[in-house]
Amino acid sequence: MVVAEASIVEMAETLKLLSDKTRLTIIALLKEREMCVCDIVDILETTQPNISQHLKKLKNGGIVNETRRSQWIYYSLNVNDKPYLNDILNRLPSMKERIEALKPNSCC
Amino acid sequence: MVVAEASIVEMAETLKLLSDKTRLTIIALLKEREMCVCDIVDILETTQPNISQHLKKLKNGGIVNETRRSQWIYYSLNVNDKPYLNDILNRLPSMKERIEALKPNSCC
DNA sequence: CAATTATATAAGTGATTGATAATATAAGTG
DNA sequence: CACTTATATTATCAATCACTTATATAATTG
Repeated sequence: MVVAEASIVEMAETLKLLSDKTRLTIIALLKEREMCVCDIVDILETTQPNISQHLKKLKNGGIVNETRRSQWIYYSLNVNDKPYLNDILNRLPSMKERIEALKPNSCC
Repeated sequence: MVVAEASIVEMAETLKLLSDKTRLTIIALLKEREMCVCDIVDILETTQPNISQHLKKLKNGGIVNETRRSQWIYYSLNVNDKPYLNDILNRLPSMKERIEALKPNSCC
């Protein structure tokens, strides 16, 4: 894959997407595995529209992909073309515990 | 040096500092060398109070250091305790040409 | 098709942001 | 000390933001 050098403006726009604690937590979650909206809502303990709007921003910024599977829409990370994010992603705190805690009453 | 793991909230706050094109350009400049305020104003072609306020935010966020030398105040990068910024810093476009262009009529 | 579940969109709101203009502080110079 | 140069601070304003509430769309199920 060929990765073009990012301009400062492009980098700033992408970093703005990561500069909100809700969105950065979503990214930390998606780093562990793909997730549907209801998973993220459960883990972050906020409203569904709130998460939905943050996911829309991440999708528009090219940070995540979405795939519908029957009634659920799954989001996954799409950062392979942004190598300048690698160190951030590698150093995000692990969300494994919060994901495990979700399992029993899973929504999807 | 011991570098503590950053929380998501701390990382988001720091990334917000890098998410503005003026501030990210300042960081790209300071990556090449320390600079005084008037250098940065000349290169970025904006007003002195604008740069001064951005520098204040970067300083409060612990991203830059300041040192006064007679009437000039020099700013320099201070990112050694934030390894998650490494890939961003390494992939910022070079500012060497814009810094060279400044040299003749340098203000300090 | 009616009811339910999952998700998106729209409208409204208070808070924050980046920039500007005006003014203040601080150091250097004659 | 008056003047200049470098930088910081303050006040203001339009724009953007994150969140909430309400409503719409879409798929599933009986």
